[in-house]
Order: sequence, then structure tokens, then C-alpha cells
Amino acid sequence: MTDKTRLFKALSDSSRLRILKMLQSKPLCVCEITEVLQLATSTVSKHLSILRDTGFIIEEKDGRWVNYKINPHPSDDRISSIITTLDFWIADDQVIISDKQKVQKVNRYEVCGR
Amino acid sequence: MTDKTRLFKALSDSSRLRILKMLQSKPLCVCEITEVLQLATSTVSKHLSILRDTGFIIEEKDGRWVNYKINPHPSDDRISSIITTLDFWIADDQVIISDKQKVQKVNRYEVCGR
DNA sequence: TATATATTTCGTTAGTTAACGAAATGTTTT
DNA sequence: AAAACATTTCGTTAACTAACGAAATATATA
Repeated sequence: MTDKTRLFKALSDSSRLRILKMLQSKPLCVCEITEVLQLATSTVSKHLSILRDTGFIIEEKDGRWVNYKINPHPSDDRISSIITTLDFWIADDQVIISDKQKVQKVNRYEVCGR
Repeated sequence: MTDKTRLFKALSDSSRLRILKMLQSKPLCVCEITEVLQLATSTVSKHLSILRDTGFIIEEKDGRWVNYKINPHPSDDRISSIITTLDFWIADDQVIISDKQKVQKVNRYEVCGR
């Protein structure tokens, strides 16, 4: 039963829901997500590892950056189901809308390494 | 965002998932659920209040018993969606199968008040 | 090779959650 | 009204989780 709850536990944190919704706009690196969420880098990295380990997202190394994006081919059908219905499940939330706007503007060359 | 995670938090506990699956077989009172899960009555009562408050189940007073059943008309469409796909999401788990067998046999007149 | 940058891992701390038993509440039966 | 039973509420404890900063790892650039 542990593995059954794991999936829901991954979705039980507002930061992780925000990350999933942000990644539905476009792939992002850790420091860009950190900038939007305003959390410590280590905290964001941990959230990303949880979403990756459950299969919601995948990572792609790009030089010194690690880009994360929505998993395009999850092995677990439940993951696909949740990802596709996520728009419906979390509709017009003010925080989510604000995040999406920030995602459009965020630039890793300006944001990172300060 | 708190209310967005609340729904997933409710599903993040194996006891609560077991309860939902049990109630898909038939309505049950607290002591019957307690007998199957082998937890303290107060613990089961707490789990049921969480599932009720999020809208997954409803309670119906029946004399000295309180029967719980799957909410037939949830106001939140996400609840309906989850309930209908719950069969698919948690398929052929050994604990769930065992629970369903126990649910068939359990009898409130034998189990309660010992 | 050394330095700067990006990310992960580790150890710690504060807040949250699930478990329990005891006490309180409510309902039925005597 | 009192006793019996079912359930909920309350207070406590142990386990879990998210947050952080510091240290470790990895890659790019000077």
C-alpha cells in the first residue's frame, strides 16, 4: 500500500503542485524554479527529486544546468491521467496564474549566480 | 493553494485509501471499519472525518450507529473523478482484496460492544 | 589548473500528522 | 432515570516532512 500513497503524497505539497503547473508552460532549470517559488535551492532540488522519483517529471542535463520537464511518456498510466487532468483539477488559482506570468519572464542568465 | 493540496492529503494515507475502497463495496459503520483495519476507534473516526470534510464520503445516522458511504453527489467534480477512477488507480492490491473479503463477512452485531 | 556557477546531498530544526487511551457526547434499551 | 453501546473529541507521544544553510559534486570558463 505504501506505493499507492506515494503518488498522492507527491501531490500533497503546494510547492510541488506549483512546479508541475509551471513545467506545463515550459521546461525550467532549478534556479529558475527557485526564483519563482522564492525557496532555498536545496529545498527546490528536493521537491524536484520527489516529482522525478514518482515519475511526474524527467531531468535533462544541459551543460551546467539541469532542465526539468513534464514526463512525456510515464510508465504508470495513473501519472498520465493526473498530468492531463491537472489543468482541470487546479483551475484559475491566483498563485498558479501569477507563477505562469513569472515563468514567461524568468531568464536563467539573469537570475542565476548572484 | 491549501485547499488544492487538501484533496491529495486526504488520499495520502493508506488507511484512508483502504476505507474508500471498502466503502465502494457497501456502506459501513465505524466499528465495522475498525474491525477490518484493526486500529483504535478514535483513529478510525478521525480518518472518517477527514474523508467526510473533503467530500469523499457522507455520514448517515442510523440509531446508535453512524453509517458512512461514498458521497453519491459530490459538489466538487474532482471528487467524482477520483472516486470513479479509484478502481483503476488501485488495482489488485493484496491488502485491498483481503479487506473486501472481510467486509463481506463483518457483522456489526457480532463485532461491536465486546 | 584554478575559479565560478549550478545542483545535489547532508545534518538540523520546526511544524505536521497518525497513533493511542481517556473523557465527553449522543442514542437506545431496561 | 440509569445502564449499555457507538462514536467523537481531547491531550499526548512518536514518526514524518519541509525548510534551511553548509558541504560535496559536477560542469563550464578563465
